[in-house]
Amino acid sequence: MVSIRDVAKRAGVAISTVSKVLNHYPNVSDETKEKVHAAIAELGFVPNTIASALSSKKTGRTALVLDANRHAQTVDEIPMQYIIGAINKAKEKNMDIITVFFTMIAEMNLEEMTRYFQSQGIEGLVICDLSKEDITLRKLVESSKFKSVLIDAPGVSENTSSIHIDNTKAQYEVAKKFLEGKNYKKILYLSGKKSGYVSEERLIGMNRLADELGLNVLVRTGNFSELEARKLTMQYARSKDAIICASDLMAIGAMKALIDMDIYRPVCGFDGVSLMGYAGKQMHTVRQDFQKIASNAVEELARLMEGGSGQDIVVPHKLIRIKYLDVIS
Amino acid sequence: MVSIRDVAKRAGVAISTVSKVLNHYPNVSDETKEKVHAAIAELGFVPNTIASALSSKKTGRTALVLDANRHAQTVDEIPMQYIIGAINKAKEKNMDIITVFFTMIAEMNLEEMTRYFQSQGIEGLVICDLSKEDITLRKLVESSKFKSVLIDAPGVSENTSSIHIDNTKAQYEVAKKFLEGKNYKKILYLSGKKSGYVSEERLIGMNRLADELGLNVLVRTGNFSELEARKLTMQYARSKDAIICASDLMAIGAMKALIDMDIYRPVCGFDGVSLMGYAGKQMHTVRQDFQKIASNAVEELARLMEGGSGQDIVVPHKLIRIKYLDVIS
DNA sequence: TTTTTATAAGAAAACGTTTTCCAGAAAACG
DNA sequence: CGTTTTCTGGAAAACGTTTTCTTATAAAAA
Repeated sequence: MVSIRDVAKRAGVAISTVSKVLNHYPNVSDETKEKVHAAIAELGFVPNTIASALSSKKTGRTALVLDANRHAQTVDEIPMQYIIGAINKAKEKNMDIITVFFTMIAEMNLEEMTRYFQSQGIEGLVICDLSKEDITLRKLVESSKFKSVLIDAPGVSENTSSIHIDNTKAQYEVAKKFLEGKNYKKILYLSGKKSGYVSEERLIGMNRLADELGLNVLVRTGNFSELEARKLTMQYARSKDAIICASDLMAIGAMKALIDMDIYRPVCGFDGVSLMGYAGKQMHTVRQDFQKIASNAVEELARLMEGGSGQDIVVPHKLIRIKYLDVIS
Repeated sequence: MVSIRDVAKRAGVAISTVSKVLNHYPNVSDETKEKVHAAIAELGFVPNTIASALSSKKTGRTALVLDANRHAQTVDEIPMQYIIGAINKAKEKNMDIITVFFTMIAEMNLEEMTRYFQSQGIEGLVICDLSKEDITLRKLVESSKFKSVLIDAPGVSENTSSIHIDNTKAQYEVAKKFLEGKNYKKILYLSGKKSGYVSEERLIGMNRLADELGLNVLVRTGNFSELEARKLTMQYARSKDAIICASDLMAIGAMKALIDMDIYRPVCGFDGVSLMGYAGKQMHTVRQDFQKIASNAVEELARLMEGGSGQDIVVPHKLIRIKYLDVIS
């Protein structure tokens, strides 16, 4: 392996000089830079990140943390969108990001988790859907041993940023549009996770609209699960005018239940996943650009790691009406 | 940061002794081991992988390589299954795996790619769906600079293993079962990528059956794309008795086309993805356990990196009939 | 001209491990 | 009882960088 030492010899300069060129130090003449770059090209030198990390005590390594339970539902395309967005941005910025799935995050212990990240040399985290129950992970984030960006969870501090859409507003808006011009009064609202931040926010949006329009809303927790939503729909839909769901996956569950019950009720979704197109229905929903969100999260993490301090980032959402053709063409 | 040096001091032994304990060297007495372990526990010592990698010249880092173009279709759940399988196995084995997406693999240059992996300290690769056109990546694999495991591509050597189902047999079997007891003679076969190994193998299976049953098979390349399959079905299905597809995604495309054309033709798929359930149809297909395949691939890579030599691994497939309920319950 | 300041480049220690080599003690052997 | 072998543990070099400190030179100020 050709090292910085070989480059130095070839260029006729000191090792430290080569290092300075590599790291864009100011005090090095253009002439020397030239020589060094020539030598690097001639020898095909590739800097050794390992040695660099050891010496500088900075690895620049980061992790994308996902809740493995979310993937029990193989059709959930959101995690993949997060992964694609994060990894591509990381590659673009020459960052080093590994993807980690945790199961039972809620029950994990702090020592273990810290040890895992530390031994991997991880310095920054992008955490997806941290829930209220994940106290250990929350502690880790607050321990100030790592820089973190939370997708869809609050927690801004010196070392932590937060990135999300305005869930309250989005739920309010999509439900309003969905109900526009109709006279639906009795609503079944299928909420997400009990301890999820986004679920709470969306529920607030729903309640706000209910107050405004004088709706009668029955709230049930569907855990973002298609199956749960299906059961709850079976149980409650008959006496309702319409069903509003905190996720598209639950909306699909609701629709399937309605087909099985052989009754019609309009359904409103949330997320704008393309799977929806395969159910062959039309539906109001909120489109989130998950790839973009993850990509922004990585960029924000880079900023934090360069010394910036945490901030709350709200990304825009869109109201759409998903159609069969969205996917096909 | 507490180092091996601190542990040595605390335990009253030499640094090298601690290292030996850490790496399970034989020549160290139980008594000493005990002392060292005690010191490690007391100090909460975490070995520094960076330093270890530098010193031993072994990073143990690996990469999962995916073709980004495949993910243009957000509903394709297969890449995610690969990722989950690979990452979880890596965590279990305490391996270090990063996920990398490449676009335009076919046009990449060798220097660049080698440099990328080398600077990241990557020593092993799991490569998904290497196609015949990806000559650079193929060269990289054969360069013997890395150990590799190829999912769904041939190429066994000292440094390379291959893992896949028996595609020829699977296509033969599923088509046979699909046609069993029917009198379909004129078949439209939608093949995958022109330069894809699996596509070729599946086509061989199809042709074998065609010879055996005296079928009249029209082969068209659908590129594993739903949209392409839809177009081809529109174009050719009317004069055929049945459609056999080299992937479920294409099968869905075909089904949608048939609905649009308002004609009925039975369709046979391949892959067994759960998305199929959302199309609300029944269909013969081949179920592959993609998570398991990726998980095995990582295990195999570990074996290669420990000095084992390459081998060809064939994993079993299942013939199934996907139903609506497969997904719902 | 002399002194001060600014600039460029080099020397060397440090980062936290691994690993080779060596020394000493204990065990085995004749 | 002397000699060889085996077993433990320690010393120190090495891995490829970064970074601090120092020195030499050139430019600026006195």
